Amino acid sequence: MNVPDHLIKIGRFAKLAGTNLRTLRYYEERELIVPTYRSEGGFRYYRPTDVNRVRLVRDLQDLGLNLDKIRELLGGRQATLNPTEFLQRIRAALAEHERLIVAKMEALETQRRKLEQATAKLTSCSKCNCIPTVENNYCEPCSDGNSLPEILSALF
Amino acid sequence: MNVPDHLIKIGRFAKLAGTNLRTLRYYEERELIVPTYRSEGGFRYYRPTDVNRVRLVRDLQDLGLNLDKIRELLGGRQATLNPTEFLQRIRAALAEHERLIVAKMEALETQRRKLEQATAKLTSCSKCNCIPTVENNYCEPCSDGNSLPEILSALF
DNA sequence: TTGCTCCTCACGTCACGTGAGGTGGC
DNA sequence: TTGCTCCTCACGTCACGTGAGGTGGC
Repeated sequence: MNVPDHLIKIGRFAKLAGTNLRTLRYYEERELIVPTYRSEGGFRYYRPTDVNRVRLVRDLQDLGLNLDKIRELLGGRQATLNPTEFLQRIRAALAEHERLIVAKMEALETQRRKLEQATAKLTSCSKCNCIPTVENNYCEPCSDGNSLPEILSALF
Repeated sequence: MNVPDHLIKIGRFAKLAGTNLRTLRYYEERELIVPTYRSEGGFRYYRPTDVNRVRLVRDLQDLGLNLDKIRELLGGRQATLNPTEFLQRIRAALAEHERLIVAKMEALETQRRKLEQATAKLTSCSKCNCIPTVENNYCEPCSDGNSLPEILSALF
């Protein structure tokens, strides 16, 4: 009755955010995402726009940050700062996020190149009689005299 | 004395692979990377080239796979398969790895675009008197009438 | 022989997963 | 009132972290 009607319950919120109830409750425990309102009966109510905060947390987790680091980066919601300091903090968070993304993309690009080398080499393997076993040291080095591409060395 | 001298102990191996002893022992327990040789005293000895296998496992973990899935993908080392089936299995692993990388890169690209939108919007925020608090619904929507870029909505 | 590396338990931790048993809300 | 959603414990799990106490190897 006195629940602001733009707020939604945890089930619907979780679905919108692409997560589940347990994770949202854990984020609350860790003070990352706190429901806007709690009913008499203890029900959590969220602002729909806060799905963006949930997704940001997940994205930062996927970039390798733990929840302590993430809370540190996002900062408390109620800024006790003046506008200049506040904007400064936001900019710092955005810059750190971008740094992580760029580093990750470079790492993925390197992996993709190694995959290509492995795929190329496999073509010549299909014309070869050898099959990697412990007896031939898993084809390392290859009978052509060169060492294997790194990913093949891992898979053979 | 009877340890093949190209093999190295776990400490040096861990350093080469960029990991630590505990992780390598755990990988062994989960049958992902098994030392080539064990001494009388129980010391583990590894082939230096197996660092590639460790790195591949880590890369796949970072792509979101758990260790069961990774072992499934890599397959046992001693192929009981014929050469054709063996090459087929390797190709499947490479294809799955590539699929994961491409999907991740697209996700990162999307994040990077959202970051740019947030950064652009912040420029106009620095000329604005508002500071997001619960009273103004954390600037959502902005006083210009539009909703905030997603990442700002998460940070405000 | 000394010092450093390595060994095996075994308990702790982070980020949840998964019920059990009970109650709120339209 | 019924059915569905939500609640709080609380124990389990995955992938390690971190000692304790002891031994191997050049």
